[in-house]
Amino acid sequence: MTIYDELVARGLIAQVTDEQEIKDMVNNGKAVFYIGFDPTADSLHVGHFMALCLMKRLQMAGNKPIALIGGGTAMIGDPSGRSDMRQMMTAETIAHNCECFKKQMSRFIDFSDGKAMMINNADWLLGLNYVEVLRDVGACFSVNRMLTAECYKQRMEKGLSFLEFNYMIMQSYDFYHLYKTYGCNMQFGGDDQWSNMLGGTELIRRKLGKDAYAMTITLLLNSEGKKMGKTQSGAVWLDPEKTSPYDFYQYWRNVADADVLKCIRMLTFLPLEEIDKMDSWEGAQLNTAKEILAFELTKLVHGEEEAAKAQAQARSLFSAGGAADAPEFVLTDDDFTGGIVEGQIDIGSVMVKAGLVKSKSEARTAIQQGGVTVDDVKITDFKTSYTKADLAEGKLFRKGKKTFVKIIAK
RNA sequence: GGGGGAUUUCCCGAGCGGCCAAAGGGGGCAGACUGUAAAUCUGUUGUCACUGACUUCGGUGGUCCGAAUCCACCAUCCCCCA
Repeated sequence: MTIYDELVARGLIAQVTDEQEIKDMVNNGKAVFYIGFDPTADSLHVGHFMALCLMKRLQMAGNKPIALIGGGTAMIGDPSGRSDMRQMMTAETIAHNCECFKKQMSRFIDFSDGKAMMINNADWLLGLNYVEVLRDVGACFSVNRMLTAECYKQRMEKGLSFLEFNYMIMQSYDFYHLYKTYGCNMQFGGDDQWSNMLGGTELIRRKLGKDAYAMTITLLLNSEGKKMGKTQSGAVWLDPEKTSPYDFYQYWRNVADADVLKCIRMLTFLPLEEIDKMDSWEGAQLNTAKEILAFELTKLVHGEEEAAKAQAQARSLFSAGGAADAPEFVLTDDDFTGGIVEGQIDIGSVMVKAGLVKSKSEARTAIQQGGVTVDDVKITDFKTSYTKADLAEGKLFRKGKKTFVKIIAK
């Protein structure tokens, strides 16, 4: 099976500019392709992960990937953006994020011996001269055309600033630049990037009279049509400091039945024949598929050892007892002072400190509703307190069915 | 530049000067049922030393015994005209 056919079979391809041509390039290792990543945080997340997997697949098939860090495009970004956008704007933060990205990417992509490149569009975008750019590429864009693009259409109702409007031009300029400088002939990206990517291919055609190609990756949506990789507490990060391997494992272990096979197909490197066999699984059997999904992804992101550890933890916690494998949280002497009763810590504080709940009120509610157990004993009194000696051996605190922490006083 | 409208708790969205920690929905959390799934039902969802207290309704001042509700100014956003 050719690489292109495999991508199709895995459901990874959303749109392509010229299927025949792309098939030929990709299958024969002739593609020099780029994917852009705006450094909006100090870690990649699941959304990036799909793109990285695609890069890896294509690299293994002999194509040359360029990872483009959007240090320049991040500066433009979305003006109505989140508060964390703003702090990304400093050069130090961007440099820091780039380093983080590169480190994480190196786990997946082989950057040695020029087999892949990583570059930053800040290198050429930041020095651009406004009038020169306008004269150089501005003439190649039709505002009328741009306004009909899907990505803008959606924003026409809410309002679109001129800054945002220019994002497409910047991204197109990137492609144009990479084509000229590195012979980059193809761009990949999320399906929401389609119109921006087309902008690039058109710019190249107009300026250079050459053909370049674009292909988008299917967005990973769950059965409810929402983007996957998001939890109420934020994104699922690839950085173990931000999302622990255990939490990462659990995220995938808990996907809905309807989404398991799709995820396995799109995200793992398991052979398609093996995945096809799982197609007939149903009911509780899907739990096995979920374990496979969770294990494989954790292995890809955090390594086999961490994956095995996370799996063992999860299994023992969800079967019986298993306190030994719970994530640990250590209380120090300070935590036992200044409380309501000196030398003791109340259960609400323990839960807040360990991150089981966001506030003591939440802890109170959980306890009142019978959702908290300590060493398998249901807690009914919010005033329950512990001394250091009580916790010296460690106790397993559990909120609800899925959240466990072993608290130890040291 | 002129005119009009908006800004409410995680999100959407009600809200008469006192009965407003603020309707309703979504989401979240917990319980029941289960397969660490979905659907469904129930409870809960500002904080805290919790039958009470404290801090919230874009910002700052003001009127009033009392303001999310009234007034002034500022900020941001949307719409119409230019």
